[in-house]
Amino acid sequence: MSFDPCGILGKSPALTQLFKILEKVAPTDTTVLVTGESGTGKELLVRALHKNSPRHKGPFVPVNCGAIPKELLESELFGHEKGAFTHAIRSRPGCFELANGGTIFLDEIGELDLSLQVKILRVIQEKEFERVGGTQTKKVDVRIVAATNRNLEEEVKKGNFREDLFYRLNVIPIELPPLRERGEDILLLANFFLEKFCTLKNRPPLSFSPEVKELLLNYSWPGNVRELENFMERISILCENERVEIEDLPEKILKEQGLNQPKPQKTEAFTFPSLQDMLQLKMDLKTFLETIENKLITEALEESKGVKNKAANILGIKRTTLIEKIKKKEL
Amino acid sequence: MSFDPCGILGKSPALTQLFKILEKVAPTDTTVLVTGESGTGKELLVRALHKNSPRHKGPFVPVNCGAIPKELLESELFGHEKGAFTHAIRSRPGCFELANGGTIFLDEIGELDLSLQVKILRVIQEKEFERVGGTQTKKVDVRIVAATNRNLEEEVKKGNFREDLFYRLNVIPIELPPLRERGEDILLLANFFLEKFCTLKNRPPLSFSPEVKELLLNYSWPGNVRELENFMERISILCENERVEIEDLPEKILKEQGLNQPKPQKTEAFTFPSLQDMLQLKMDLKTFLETIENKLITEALEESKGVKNKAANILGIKRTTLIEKIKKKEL
DNA sequence: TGTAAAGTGTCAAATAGATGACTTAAAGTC
DNA sequence: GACTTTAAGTCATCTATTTGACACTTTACA
Repeated sequence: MSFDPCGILGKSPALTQLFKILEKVAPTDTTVLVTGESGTGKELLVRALHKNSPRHKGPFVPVNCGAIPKELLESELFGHEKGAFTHAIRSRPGCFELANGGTIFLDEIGELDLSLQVKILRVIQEKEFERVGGTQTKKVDVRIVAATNRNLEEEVKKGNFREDLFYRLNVIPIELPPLRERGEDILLLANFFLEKFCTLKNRPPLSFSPEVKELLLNYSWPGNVRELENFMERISILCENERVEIEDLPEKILKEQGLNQPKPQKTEAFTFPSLQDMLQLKMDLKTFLETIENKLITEALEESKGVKNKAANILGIKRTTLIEKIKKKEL
Repeated sequence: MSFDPCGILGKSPALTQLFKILEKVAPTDTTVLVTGESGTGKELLVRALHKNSPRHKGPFVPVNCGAIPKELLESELFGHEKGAFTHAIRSRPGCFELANGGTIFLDEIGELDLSLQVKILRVIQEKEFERVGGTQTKKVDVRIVAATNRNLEEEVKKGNFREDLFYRLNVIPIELPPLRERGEDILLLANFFLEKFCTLKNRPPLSFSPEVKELLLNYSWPGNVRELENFMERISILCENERVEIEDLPEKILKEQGLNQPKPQKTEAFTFPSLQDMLQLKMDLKTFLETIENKLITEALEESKGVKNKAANILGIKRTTLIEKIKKKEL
């Protein structure tokens, strides 16, 4: 009936809007150009497009044009015949052949150099190409979806990208907005990933404290969904409690908010007590350390308004241990 | 129960902090990215991580990606089939295959070129790869730990490092601080290495004069632990007496000492450390008290010129107790 | 150089401390 | 009101720490 996002992408208005377009585009064979910052999940989106298309039973072949050295890219895309170049000891089909009957996803298409752009253009227009070092013209039935995080229009102006190819690709432009513009999705995805990692690691699910939610929403997510996923995995390993608190967040998030340390009351640098201090007070080691411990416990209890559970957490000791200590010290 | 550093890494607060993270990370299969100046002992740290993981019985395979010529690296990592290239007279498994069931350590991962980055990414995501010149897809069960002394985030910005790979690797970032920021470790390691070399060379153990200790602490250690180890080896050969004096030190250390900072004389009244201080240092109660105890014991030993009997008196504890403490803390 | 005094290291028994399992009580939630 | 969540208290068990007793070495000095 409607478009199935195939795994979670988001529910923000921005995305629901997109899904409506995709729903209409999926059944066709039109080329689609997806733009969006890296990490926004362009590939996920395109996979969903493929799955919702009549070609869903055919192959889905992603090619990251930016990640493959230029010398190899042509052979990667179109394949090569034995002996076409030094290391070509045997013939090999390229991605276009592999994608026959399905969808090919040309990621980072802005990185293609001009000579390859012509060849792609030909595939789009004529559905045909030759392998590197080959003479036989091959025909394929492939849907082409491209993506880039560059501004292709500007590249066209600069002469780095063929105008005709741009227009061929850009039949349906889809702009995947960055995560920071999809407020509602941030918490949705955060919960989704966190739950995923917790299940994966066999630990009970975690929840976010209100302050943490606030911080997550305010962060700019330069790495978008990928960065979010990453942070959640980290938290699933490092967070010790059931609830994620501010201190469990990566520094990067805190730094951006300008809240490095919550309470910067004290201006002077802290120095550990010295032997002189101890002797001045005429205490022995045990008494001295106990006094310090008492003070810290008392402060922690104040901080937690008497809730021993929390106080124990602050101090990084077990609740029962704290209770024993209080009992012994008669605090 | 806790993380075993497997050989000496250090005891400074900075490191104890790290060990806590490692303790949580070791049991998992998450990828870890270690950053730190060269010579800080990244490999040692990763070995310890491996030893403390459930994979400790499996192989540990370190690969220095920066030290292997680019042409050979792919074959080194993934192996090759007979005839894959000129000198491939026989098939050979790569490091990933060798590391199956264990941990692979990709040192200097920042040096990888983009085409290999894709392949590593695939191993991380899909746990599979092909040998060079091979068609068969191989599956491996490997934990991946990477290290670099470059700033990968910057390399990503510059386009030299794939963003997606960065996020995959950087799930748990571990920053190994340079030696100069780990004051307490300097003497600990110096003693450790010196003793090692003396034993190796069958000579009685050496000790440091107080002035030498001072100099060692003030030196900036640009070559970190590796440099320290070198110096100690040199001393173990060149020093003629039982005690290392200033003249036995390499000139390099002496020359640098123009930048001595005078010891800040403490004039203020003593106040007990507060909970804030503790939290600022991200320590738990136990660690915090232990750190203070360490400091006091060290100072008492200085005060008594190393005579444990007296030091115990100063501290108001039994001599035997002091000895046990020293043993446990390896002070 | 012989001897008392001071210092060291080890070990096993005694003591203290930490923690998980279990129970109960109170506070929210639907 | 039934159910869930959160906190608190107790206790048996396990671990860590302390310490006295013993044996040995070094130092001081008569």
